[in-house]
Amino acid sequence: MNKDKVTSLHVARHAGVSQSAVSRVFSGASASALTVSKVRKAAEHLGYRPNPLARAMITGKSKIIGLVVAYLDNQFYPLALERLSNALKTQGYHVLIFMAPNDEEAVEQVVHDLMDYQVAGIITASVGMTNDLTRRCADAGIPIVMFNRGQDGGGISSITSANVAGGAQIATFLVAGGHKRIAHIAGWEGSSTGRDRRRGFIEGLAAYDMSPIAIIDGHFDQAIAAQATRDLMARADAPDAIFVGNDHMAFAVMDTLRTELGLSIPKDVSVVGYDDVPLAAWAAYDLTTLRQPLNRMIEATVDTLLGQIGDASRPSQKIEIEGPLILRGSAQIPKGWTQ
Amino acid sequence: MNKDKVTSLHVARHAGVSQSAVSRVFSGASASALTVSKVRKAAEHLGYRPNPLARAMITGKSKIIGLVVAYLDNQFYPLALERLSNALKTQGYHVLIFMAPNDEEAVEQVVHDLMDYQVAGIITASVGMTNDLTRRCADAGIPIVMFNRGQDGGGISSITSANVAGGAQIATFLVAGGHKRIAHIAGWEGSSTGRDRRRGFIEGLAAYDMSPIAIIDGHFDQAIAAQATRDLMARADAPDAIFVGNDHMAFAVMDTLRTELGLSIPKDVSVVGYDDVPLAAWAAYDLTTLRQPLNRMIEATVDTLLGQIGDASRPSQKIEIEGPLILRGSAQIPKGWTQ
DNA sequence: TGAATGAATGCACACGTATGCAAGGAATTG
DNA sequence: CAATTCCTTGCATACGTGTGCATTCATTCA
Repeated sequence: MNKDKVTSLHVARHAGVSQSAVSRVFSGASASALTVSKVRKAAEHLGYRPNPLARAMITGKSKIIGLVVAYLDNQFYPLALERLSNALKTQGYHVLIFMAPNDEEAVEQVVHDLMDYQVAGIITASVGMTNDLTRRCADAGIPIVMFNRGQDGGGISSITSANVAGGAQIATFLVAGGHKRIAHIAGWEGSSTGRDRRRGFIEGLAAYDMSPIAIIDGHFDQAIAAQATRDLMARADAPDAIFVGNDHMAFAVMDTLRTELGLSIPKDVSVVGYDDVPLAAWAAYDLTTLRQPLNRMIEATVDTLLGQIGDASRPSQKIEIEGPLILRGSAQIPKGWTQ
Repeated sequence: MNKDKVTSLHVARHAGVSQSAVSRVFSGASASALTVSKVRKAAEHLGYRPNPLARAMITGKSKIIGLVVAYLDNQFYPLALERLSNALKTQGYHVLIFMAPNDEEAVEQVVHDLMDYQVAGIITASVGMTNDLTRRCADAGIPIVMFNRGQDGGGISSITSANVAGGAQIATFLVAGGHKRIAHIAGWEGSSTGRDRRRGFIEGLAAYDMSPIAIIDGHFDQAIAAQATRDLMARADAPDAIFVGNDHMAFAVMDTLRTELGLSIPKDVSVVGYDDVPLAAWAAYDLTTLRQPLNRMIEATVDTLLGQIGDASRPSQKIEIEGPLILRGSAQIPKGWTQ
């Protein structure tokens, strides 16, 4: 316990320079080659490591990125977290993680906590922000990037996949597959992703003079999606295809169809999901789904955030990244379908 | 941007007291009722929030817990992370998360980063620690708790399930199920959990004068487990039961058996996993598995860590929590089997 | 060669809080 | 009533770093 903190002052004495010199060497400011080498040598010898807390206290910005995430049972998010953490680590940032239910008050509480830590930036994953909260972060000079969730009001950056186009793409695919009674178990109505996919899907069907026989809000929840499946299949005009708002719900839909209702996929019903999480490729599900290009989304998120951290005047941007439809075995593949 | 930081000094002036008085009110030290009320009122009015960085700088301990985790694709860990985060939040702690591959150098790097942040404690999830590193954290007064991983050397706390007993329990179950050729795709040999489950399993079989026809190290990796499955089933004496070292690998094993090899579970082969992640209960897998009681493990982890943070002299403890075998459809259930 | 320029460096202070110390006042005790 | 104890409170300082300012010194240019 006696081998206590070694500070920049210790290094300075050992190297025969001033404390400011040490500071300059480690914060990248200019210093003569001689000073740099003396300081580095002394630091190495003493095992000195700069104190990030003291540094944050002075500069007002820590090398911490706050990550607010709502769901962790949906495989998409742990994966995103892992990639984000790794990408940020290469830039010298660390991740302070907060779980937040999707209600205003909780999010506000969380963001306040983050501001207390003087985080350099905030990433929200599938979490809504109030405009009031957004403004306060801007006032505090803390950039925010919304991951996988858009926001109508301007002034806040967001990275999503091209959800409207994706929904339309799936509609085209299902129509081409010869399906006549198409239903949609949608993502949460309160989220932009859920709304956009739904809208794109409806528009896509409309291009063929069709419309969904039913749309049920699945709230991104497996139990609700399972019940929606039962309700749908109990109808006289039971659907021959279901587009489910994300993979996570789609798995529950497939389980319900096969095990509980004894139906065959895709012979009786085609199922299409959204996300392409790794589990979708596992043989047990083999789910046809629209891929959200996670790597590129992460890359764009990190680029956008670090850009705004480096240059506070940079305008916010809304980036949409297109993803391909991944053909697997859970939906009829139209004859001659290419792409 | 002008509505800048409001500090304890501002509050002090507004309340007509000294800065130390404000500090005492917010750090729980003694103060008169009158002072407390004046300070709280002024703080409320100004929107004051104590700066945790400055506080950490003074006290040498931040309200941050470092979490080091190796895998996030295995559903067990996101879940653990979520529960940990929530449990710690109720105690005023936050989680700084680090991904670390399971090699010594990377872990050492990560722990150094954590020490720089003066974290109050460290939780490692399925990550090994060298004894040297453990000692250095102890020197720095940072308690560590290993979650789901044990360590031979003394002096470090660990929370695991009763892996030896669990392995034995599964052995008994499979023998009672009438299986004659039992194989084991084990967890990583380099981890205590992998080794303990394997040892318990071997001992459990030995009690019936049996032994596994094969043991293959699956390294907690799905691709390796899938290949192990192919190798096992290609043998002349192909197994009629496989105990897989965790659920994550078991899913890959089941997919390989059913889809690739066209076998029926449990008719042709029984499969038993370990963990009982939510996915194990999904109809597509319906996996018989030994449950690791996550909630109790989390609770014990938090209790142990906070205990050591509060009282540095508290001795380290190794806690093992027993879990039940969860009977589902992936393995033959012995006639009359109760429990 | 003398003046001007630029880089390098040390000094001092600031960031926002916790805490030891001394002083004051209230409460208790004989 | 005097002495003692205890609780409050303000003052001053410390935590470890970044940075504006002034100074020094080497370098360049006319």
